[in-house]
Amino acid sequence: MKLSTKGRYAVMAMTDLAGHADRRAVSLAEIAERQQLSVAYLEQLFARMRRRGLVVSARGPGGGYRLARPAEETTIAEVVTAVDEPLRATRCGGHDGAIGCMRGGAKCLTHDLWEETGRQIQDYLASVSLADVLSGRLRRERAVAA
Amino acid sequence: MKLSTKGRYAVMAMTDLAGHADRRAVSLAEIAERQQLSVAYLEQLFARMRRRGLVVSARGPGGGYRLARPAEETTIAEVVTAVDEPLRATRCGGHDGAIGCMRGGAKCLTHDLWEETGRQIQDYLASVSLADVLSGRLRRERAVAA
DNA sequence: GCATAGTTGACTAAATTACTCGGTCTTCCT
DNA sequence: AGGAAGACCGAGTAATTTAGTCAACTATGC
Repeated sequence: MKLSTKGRYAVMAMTDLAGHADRRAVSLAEIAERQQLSVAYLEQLFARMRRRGLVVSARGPGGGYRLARPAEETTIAEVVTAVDEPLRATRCGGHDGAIGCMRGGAKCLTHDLWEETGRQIQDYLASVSLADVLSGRLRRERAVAA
Repeated sequence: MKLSTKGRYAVMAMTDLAGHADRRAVSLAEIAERQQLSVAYLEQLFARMRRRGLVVSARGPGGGYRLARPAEETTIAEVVTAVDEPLRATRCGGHDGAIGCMRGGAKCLTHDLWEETGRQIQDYLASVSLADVLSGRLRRERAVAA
């Protein structure tokens, strides 16, 4: 799982979209204005998210984007992986039984560690929806409150 | 929390060190040979880890490095942050009450999300010791077994 | 048929990463 | 004493990645 500014921008934009989706489509120009991002860059991000089925688009005047699913059902993990596609945590080759980090017969000891770390991040981000971010209702809040 | 190959190499090297620390110091040349890394690069990494007090060094022939504390008490989080120092997850300025991602008065909605995500990774890596990695005893294993 | 707005793909500048090199200082061994 | 092993240090560089731009095209509504 990769965490770049690209992913962050995408989440910012999607959160903005979720917050202003009162039935009509939202243009990139609006989002760019509110979030202080360039329209050209947003185009890139939304192109990928559209392909992944996270948003739907409408062309022409009055067009723009809207969420494909309700904000409660779109997770941060989906948004991040949509724009940061190749989320390889290890460079060992990818799939489980693959060679790569092998050396002298034994699989490198740290392999499992990174794989598990990736899962950990993935799981957390998959547990947070756009609606959660919008309402500031994140996980830890509860645990920390005590 | 940043996860680069640098951090991974550091963990590989430290795990190697932990596994070959039978009382005598281990030279970088040995580690380089076993882990297929360059000595020059390892020097960089160990310099930082020494400053952080994770390892102690001995110069001269027969010299090398050894763990400052037992492998059970050295966490992956410590190793990673030692070599990847600036672990800013948000670019909002850092400390909590800071300005930066503020705009129009309201703090950016995603701020808390990234902060919490960073904590999540940090917590996990802090829960794993070198000894755990060495013995392949990672967290999830148990949970998944069921 | 013109303005709005998404769609595409190639391209570039800047930053970061990973890594090297040359040289120094210590310590041990003979 | 002096030579070799090995840590120590700082500057420097090559390659990758990231972030972001640009120009041209296509669809839609008025």
